[in-house]
Amino acid sequence: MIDIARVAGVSPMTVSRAFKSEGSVSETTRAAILQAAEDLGYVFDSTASNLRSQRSDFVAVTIPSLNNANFADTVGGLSEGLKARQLQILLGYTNYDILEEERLIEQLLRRRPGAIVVTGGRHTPRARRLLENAGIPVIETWDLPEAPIGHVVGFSNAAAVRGMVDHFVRQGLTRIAFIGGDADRDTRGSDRRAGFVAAMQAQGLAVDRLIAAGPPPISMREGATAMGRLIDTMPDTQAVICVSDLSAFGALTECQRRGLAVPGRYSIAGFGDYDIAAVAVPSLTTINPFSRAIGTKAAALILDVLDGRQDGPALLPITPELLIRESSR
Amino acid sequence: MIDIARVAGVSPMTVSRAFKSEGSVSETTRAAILQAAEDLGYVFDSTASNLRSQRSDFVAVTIPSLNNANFADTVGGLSEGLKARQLQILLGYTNYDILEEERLIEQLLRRRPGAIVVTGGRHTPRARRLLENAGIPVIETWDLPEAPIGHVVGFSNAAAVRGMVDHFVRQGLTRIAFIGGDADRDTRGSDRRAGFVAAMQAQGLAVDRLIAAGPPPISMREGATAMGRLIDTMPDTQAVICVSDLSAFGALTECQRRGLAVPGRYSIAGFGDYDIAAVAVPSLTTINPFSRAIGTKAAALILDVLDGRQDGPALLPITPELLIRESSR
DNA sequence: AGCGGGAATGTTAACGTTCCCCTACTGAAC
DNA sequence: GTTCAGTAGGGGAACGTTAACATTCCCGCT
Repeated sequence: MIDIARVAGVSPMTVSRAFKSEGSVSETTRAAILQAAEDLGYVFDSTASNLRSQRSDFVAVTIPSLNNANFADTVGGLSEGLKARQLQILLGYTNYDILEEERLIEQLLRRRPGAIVVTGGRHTPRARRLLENAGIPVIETWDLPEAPIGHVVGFSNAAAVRGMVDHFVRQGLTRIAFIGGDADRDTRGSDRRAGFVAAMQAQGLAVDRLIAAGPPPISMREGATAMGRLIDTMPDTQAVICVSDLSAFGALTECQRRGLAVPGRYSIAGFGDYDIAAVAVPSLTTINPFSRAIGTKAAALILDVLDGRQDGPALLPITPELLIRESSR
Repeated sequence: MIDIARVAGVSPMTVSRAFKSEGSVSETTRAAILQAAEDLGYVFDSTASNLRSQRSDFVAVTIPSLNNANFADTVGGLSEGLKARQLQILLGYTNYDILEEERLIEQLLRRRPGAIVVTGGRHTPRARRLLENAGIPVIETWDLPEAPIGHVVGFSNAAAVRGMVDHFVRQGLTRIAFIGGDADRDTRGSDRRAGFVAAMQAQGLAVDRLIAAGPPPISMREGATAMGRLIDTMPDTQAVICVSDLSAFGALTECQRRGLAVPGRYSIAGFGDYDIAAVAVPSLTTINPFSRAIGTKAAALILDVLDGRQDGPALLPITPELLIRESSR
């Protein structure tokens, strides 16, 4: 900036003002400054700016996995909502591990973000403390935590699955299995499984068809393997709810390989409304969690808090939508 | 740090050393300092550290889309390779738009990253200039640019598709179509299409079955739509190469909905070796671009450059692998 | 006792911005 | 002619850390 100031014949302070598009710089001066900057190949230094102004244009975000369309959609929504303000997303992934999340949160807070968005509502005590003391807006997503740290944008994974169980029961199906959600690490997955168990019990049905699919992320292949085990051990199963659409699609392919009709012999449902659920033949019954809306709502909330339009902690509920498709008709 | 220094009875400089795990701090002092820091709820300020030391622990990365398993794998590989060094990834996505890429690159360079990894080898002149003058290692990936800016980790998209065309020709198929790659914006997609055209001409075959799939990202649904158009207009087509596995799977589902055998009536191939290609029934012939290896190689290269083990610009070629599966047998 | 050397720690200034408080000038109102 | 408000711009210090250099201390050796 000192170099630019020299070339443009002004003080460094004026150069700074020109870049911040503050008022009190005349248009001619500003133009001269921006031209000089371009000529000199100057690139603004956000590091120094953030240090001096004690505020940053970062928003930190933690997600379990990069390679998951649902979370990617949430980040996409966030990114879109924050772009207008020139807020940049600092993304980290936890690999479905709350210990890794703790490390990651500390790393991210070192950058002094202006806000932090985390996936899920379960954290290590230390991570919780870090978030509480960070002095910035904290938003928990994809869950409805019992004791929120700050703001919440999410839904009850358990309640969403209950709706799916009720759907099958209305169709007269009673021997219903659940694939996945066995790993503690995936808290949303195990919440879905717990919701399945509770819903089955509420309907007075036997909960004897829980199939493990291993540690997250649960892929299509693991869904197929789990479905194979289910068919081998409990062939009289009528319907299968999978922890995600990916495993549901895997389960579907296993049926196709064995020549078992879906629907007909087995009804299958997933979770997440991934692209594949709509395109698969048969299309997959699923639950749309409005992943992108979670991101856009979180972004809007961040702007509201930063601008002082939002005072106390906000609770923005999402209502997942049951999508009945060919695989359960 | 001043507060911690007071509590621990040392100077701020010693506190700084304790956090940098430099040698010359006695173990007792270090323990006292870390304890004091924990008690005070101190979180290290990377912003100030980066400003003063004039180096950062950021690596900037641009990818076309968050929601693409191939690029997510590359980022995953990068992330894994850089984690040991505490290097954090600063991710931005360009939405397949080189103008957006230019804006993004400038934004990212403002953070003074230690290196930058970009997807693709085609950039706006200004973006190119920014990268050349950034004074940090630049790595172009997923492509083999004619005039690389710095380092390259990639492969020729055109050459990879040539291998696929040759595979079909060896099977005696001659009426081969290509779906996608019509949008300039997706440079890798259009390179694949150009490779298809060149390979067909080299084989002396007619290039009269190019089906547009619209602007990227090309989804499963668009693959299905394009396949529908192909079947309607040129039903005597024998084989279809799609710009990615997602569109290939979409094409497959369109055949299934119409009761047309794959393989048999139509052979189908994709690109990218996405999970779905292996799991689909029939499994999809595809090309494995070793997405994750691109990331791990780029990460290793960055460390080599930063440590002075790599002098000139490196060219690390990737050799994509043709995977013949059920959809083309 | 005196000296050399290495490990542990301290002091000062600086990284590139921006906050805060000023000054100079212009033009309009009285 | 004086006052006053408003606009454009400047000067100096400070954000929290660390590079560079300086100092202290302890130990072993002659």
